[in-house]
Amino acid sequence: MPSSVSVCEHPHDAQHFSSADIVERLAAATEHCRVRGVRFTQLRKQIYELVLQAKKPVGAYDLMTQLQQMRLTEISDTTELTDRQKGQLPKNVAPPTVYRSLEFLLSEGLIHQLTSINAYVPCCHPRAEHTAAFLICDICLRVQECSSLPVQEMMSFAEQDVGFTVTHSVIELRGRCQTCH
Amino acid sequence: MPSSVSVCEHPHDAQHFSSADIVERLAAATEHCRVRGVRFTQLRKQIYELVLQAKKPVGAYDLMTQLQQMRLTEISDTTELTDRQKGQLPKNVAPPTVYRSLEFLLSEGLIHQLTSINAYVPCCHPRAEHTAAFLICDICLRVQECSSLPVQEMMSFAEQDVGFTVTHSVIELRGRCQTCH
DNA sequence: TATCATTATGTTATACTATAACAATTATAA
DNA sequence: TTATAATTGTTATAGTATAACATAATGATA
Repeated sequence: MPSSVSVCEHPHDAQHFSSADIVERLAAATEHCRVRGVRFTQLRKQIYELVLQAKKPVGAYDLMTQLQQMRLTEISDTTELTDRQKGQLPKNVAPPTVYRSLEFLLSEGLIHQLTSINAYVPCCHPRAEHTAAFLICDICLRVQECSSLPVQEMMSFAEQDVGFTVTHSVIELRGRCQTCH
Repeated sequence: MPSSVSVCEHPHDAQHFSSADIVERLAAATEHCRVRGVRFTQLRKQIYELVLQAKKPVGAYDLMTQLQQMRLTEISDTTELTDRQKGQLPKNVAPPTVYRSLEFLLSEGLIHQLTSINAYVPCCHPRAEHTAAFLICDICLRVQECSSLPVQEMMSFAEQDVGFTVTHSVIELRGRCQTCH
C-alpha cells in the first residue's frame, strides 16, 4: 500500500476493541471534551461506550435498547429492588435521548455516521473536522475509514475546479472487503 | 475547468428541463429499454417524467402525491364525472407503487438516488453502470453530477490499494455551489 | 450559598422513509 | 388460447428521525 494513504480499520468482527482500548478511548474522549470546554455527560459517555463496544456499525434503535438494558443492569447491581420496583423502573429510553447524544458525538468528531446504512461507528482517530471515505463490507460489515490522498483530491476538485464549498461529505463505498472475497 | 473532468449540472432551479428536453429524454429512455429488452411501462414512464420535471431532487412520497394528482387530472380531462364518482376514484397510490418504479429506473441507470437526502434525480447521461459523485447545494438544492477523474481514482484506490471490490457507491458532497456563495 | 440562566435530558406524540406479504391484473410466449 | 411470468394494486407494518414542551441538572453570578 502506498505510503501516501491512510486506511484505518474499524475494530469490528473478530478484531473489536479490547476492554483496555475502550478505557483508553473513553479517557481520551474525556480529555478531548475537557479541553474543548464541552460536557461529556454520563449519557454521552454511555452512548459512546456502546458504539465502541459494538462489533459492527450500530443503529440508533439498537443503542436505545442497549442503553435501557444498561440502566436496568446498573440499578439491579447497585441496589436491592423488589420485583415491583423493577417493574416501575424501566425508565423508557426514547429516541431523542439517543439521537441527541449521537449528534453531540458527531459534532465532536468522536464517531462517524454511515448514512447509507443508518448506523454509527467510532472515529478511528478522533480529531478536528476531517473528511473520510468509508469502505463498508456488505458481507462481514467491517468498516475501513480512509482519509487518504484520493479522498482529499476529490474534495479539492470540488472546491478548486467546480467552486463548490463542501461542508459535509458522505463517501461510502459498499462491496466486499479483501477478506470476504 | 480541466478537460479531464466531466461535471454535469442537473437542470434544476432556473435551468430545469424544457418540455422538448423531457420529450427527448423520454424517447431516449424508451429506446434504451427496447434495446435492453425491459418494459418501460406507463407507470415507469410517468414516474420518470415526474423526476425529469422536478425542479429539485424529489422524494418518493412527493412522487406518490404527484402521481395521484396526475391520474386524477387525466381522468377528469378525458371523461365527465360526477362529484361522487370523483370522490370514489382517488385510486390511492401506495408507496410500493412508487418505490418499485424507482428501483427499476435506478437499475436501468435512468435516475440516481441521493441517499443523504432521500431523494432522486435524473441521470444526466443515462448509460451502463457508472460511478458518480454528487455535489448537492444545501441552499438552492441544485445538484451537479461528476464522473470525473478524482472519482475514478478513489474507486481504483479502493480496488487496487485496499483490495476492496466496490459494488455500490454513495458519494455525496453537501455544501454551497458557486452561485450560492 | 441562593438565585438565575443555560444546558442537558425526559416525555409524548408524530413525521418521514421504506418494505413485507399477498391479491389482482396485465403482458408474453408456447 | 391458455399457461406463465412480470407488473401493479392493496393492506399492513417496520424502521428511522424529529418536533414540541416539561423537567432536571449544571455552572456562573450576586
